[in-house]
Amino acid sequence: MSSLLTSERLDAIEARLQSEGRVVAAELARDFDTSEDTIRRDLRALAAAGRCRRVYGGALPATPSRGPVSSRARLSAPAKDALGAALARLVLPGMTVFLDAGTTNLAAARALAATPDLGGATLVTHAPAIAAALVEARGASLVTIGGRVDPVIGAAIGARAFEEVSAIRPDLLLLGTCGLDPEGALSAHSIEDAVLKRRLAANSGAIATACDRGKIDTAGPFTVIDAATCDTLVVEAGLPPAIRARLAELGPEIIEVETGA
Amino acid sequence: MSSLLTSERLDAIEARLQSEGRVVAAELARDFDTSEDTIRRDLRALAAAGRCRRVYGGALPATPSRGPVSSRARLSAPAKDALGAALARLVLPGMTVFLDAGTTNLAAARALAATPDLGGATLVTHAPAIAAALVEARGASLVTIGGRVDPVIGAAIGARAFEEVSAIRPDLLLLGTCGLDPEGALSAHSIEDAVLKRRLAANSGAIATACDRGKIDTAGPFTVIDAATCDTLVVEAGLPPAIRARLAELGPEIIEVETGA
DNA sequence: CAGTATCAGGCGAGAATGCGCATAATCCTG
DNA sequence: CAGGATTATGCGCATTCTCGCCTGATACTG
Repeated sequence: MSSLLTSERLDAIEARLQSEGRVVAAELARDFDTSEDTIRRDLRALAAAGRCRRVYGGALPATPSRGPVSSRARLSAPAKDALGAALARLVLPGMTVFLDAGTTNLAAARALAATPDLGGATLVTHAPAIAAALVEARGASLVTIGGRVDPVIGAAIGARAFEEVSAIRPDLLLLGTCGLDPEGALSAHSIEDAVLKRRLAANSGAIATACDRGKIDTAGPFTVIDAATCDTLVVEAGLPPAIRARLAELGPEIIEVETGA
Repeated sequence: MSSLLTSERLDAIEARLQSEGRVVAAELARDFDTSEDTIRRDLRALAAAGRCRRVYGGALPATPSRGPVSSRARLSAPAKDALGAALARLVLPGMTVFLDAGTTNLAAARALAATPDLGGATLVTHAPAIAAALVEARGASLVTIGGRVDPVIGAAIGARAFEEVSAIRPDLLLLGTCGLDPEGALSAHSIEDAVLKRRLAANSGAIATACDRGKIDTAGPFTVIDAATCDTLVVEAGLPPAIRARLAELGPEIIEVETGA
């Protein structure tokens, strides 16, 4: 067992936190073959750097956006609902629409489920929570993409899902994203997720994505596509003029939504 | 065996509060395998933080009009929960388990999601609602089966799902059923569903199914398999002796569950 | 109004924690 | 390259936290 450098161990702990949604101090001490004191120091350091949230007995992901989906669901609900409703209005009768994972798209799915008649649209998704919401949708057929489900992303990813996704050519893709950086690139937290999103984007007739305030000028480690590739960008109304102007230059149609904030 | 961290339990209680609209202290104590005192302390803490409203015997959501939770049909919950919990106890570490569609299996999925550690089990399902619940499951990997989702059954059926299901050999199948007729045959409402169930049954190492009172001595139009093929039959305690005796003759192990009815 | 279920607070055991200190490893500088 | 400075680590100890149990008070039920 090769002993890890301290910063390596910190990275490993953070990675584990992301993949499992939680870490327990005692388990880490055992797995890294070190004392619990060292682990506690690590966790304190990570917490001080904002890379995790310290709790008694271990640690949890710092920002809910990196934790398991359940803990994110209740965050900033009004804004998400408004953005989701705007995305749902892009769905026209007869369309085939792919709903990517993410809480904003979950809000879109709820809005779709509340629509009286979707006019024979076909809705496709690889996210169980979104599929569960869309089962209620009226006047639409629902297709799910199977595969190994990543608990952090809350959707099927990996080879199996990639294969299935590759066979679909949606008219519209509602793309989930974890960040829109200043250069206009959309990014994801996981490589598997990014690869899947890229394939989806390549196969789709049109692409729409929604960015709440917190996602603008942030980036995950893996780039998906350039925002210029999108056709529609849904954002909250009342953004700073500088950012608003920069988004306008990217190319997509900008839809501003009043979130009441 | 890792148990839940305190703050995780608080989150889990709150999540359950959101999805089910209420929580009962005694049930939480049972599901989290802790004392009621601890649960009561948790509920007090949540209430103090404004995250729930404390009531005698349990708690209610803090915000009563919490949006689109309409999808949660709170039907004959106690019996379903008890049957579901009994099914969940059949899942042992390392197993590959297929969860068929149905409200009883959804209850089983919730019970599995509340289990602290499933010990590396692999959970497979074609029902979006069940998959959504299982995303929260700890210590297990989740695989979904994709395909066209039938809104009545609430699961992927048809050729695509059949093809995917055919490639899986679960150790245990939690079979959903819509009726157990007097001759001991399990049945389904749809031919597609029945075909899928038969294939699942043929591929599975063991089969378990739960029947509440309302399902005994009823039958759907399509026969799935004979109940004698099952290994475990979970029923409510307190059935009429005649029926109880007839079930005993079918062959499967009978597990009686106290539903408090 | 009696009986039962639930509740809040206190108590104590055990685990987790933070801190100071000693030691070993590593870095850095002359 | 040598020696001091910095850093990482492990250990002991006092403190804090959690949790199950107990007791008396309070809320539901019939």
